Amino acid sequence: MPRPGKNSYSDQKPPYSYISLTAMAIQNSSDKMLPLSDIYKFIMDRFPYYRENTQRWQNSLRHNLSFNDCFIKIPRRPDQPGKGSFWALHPDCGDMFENGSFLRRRKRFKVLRAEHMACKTSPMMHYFHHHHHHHPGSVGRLPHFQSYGGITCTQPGGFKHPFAIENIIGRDYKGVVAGGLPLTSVMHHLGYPVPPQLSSVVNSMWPHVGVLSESMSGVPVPAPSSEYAPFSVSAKGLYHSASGPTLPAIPVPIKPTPSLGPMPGLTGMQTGPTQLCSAPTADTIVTPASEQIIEMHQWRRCVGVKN
DNA sequence: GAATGTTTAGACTAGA
DNA sequence: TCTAGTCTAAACATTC
Repeated sequence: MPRPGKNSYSDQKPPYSYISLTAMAIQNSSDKMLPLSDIYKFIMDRFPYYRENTQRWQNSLRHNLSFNDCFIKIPRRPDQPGKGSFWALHPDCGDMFENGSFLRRRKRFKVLRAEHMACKTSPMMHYFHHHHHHHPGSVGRLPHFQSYGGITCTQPGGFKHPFAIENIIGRDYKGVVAGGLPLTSVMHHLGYPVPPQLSSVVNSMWPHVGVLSESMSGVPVPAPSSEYAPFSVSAKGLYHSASGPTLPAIPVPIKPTPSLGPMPGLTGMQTGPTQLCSAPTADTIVTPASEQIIEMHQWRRCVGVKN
């Protein structure tokens, strides 16, 4: 099997399903979300095979985006005019692939219907729903993100998103919250101000990630190393170097914790609907950051701020 | 009108 | 063989 280097596939059909290709494109983007046109572009740039018969595969790709719950549609903000929505990976879609095969998943990713409305609309709100189910007493105080080596926690289970850069390029990739979305990017996308103290922390801890642009944060950001340039993802990470050039390296994902159970440090949480509408305060901004994002998100919803 | 998004249907294929 | 995942095609609705 050929290596998926930048131009290595020539006209061969790549050994990846449309789901894989789409996930790669999304995961490879700085914001972990892409409009449809950019997903097309990513695939055509990387795989010459898809420069032909565009109607056919693009139709299939759109079908996959709509049909598969592992993809989340994120509406554009009013100040981001353009056609179509952004597409991101569902936070919980990590356990899809098996044995390194991108052609076939072990099982189709499905979200519970009760969650579906929320998570298809917003991965952030999905987290609220998801974790609220697991922590009925935690209304208002949002859960720790256990997934994806999030900024708020490290996790014993070690689940990593199969398309996370961490998996793809085999290096630590932190500063990421729900669905592999970079914390600060999500905040930026949702229209929240990115606190300089948070952005500087993220950028100092994970400069190679390059998720936070200077324009977003006001804080100078080192340019990402060329080693992390977009296509090095596929070239470096899709195949094990140790096991030879034939085996994709990403998957064999570690299963996400099925039931998160009580989280240490979640005692004494405030409950009740009033907490949902409490505005974020300045002193909360540097506490577990992903929680604060969602709290802000909820607060914005409560006060009628539309995204 | 073109791009985007949703839905349905049928064929094919790999794994159980 | 059966089941489930994937691919392809098509029709239609929505949005820009």
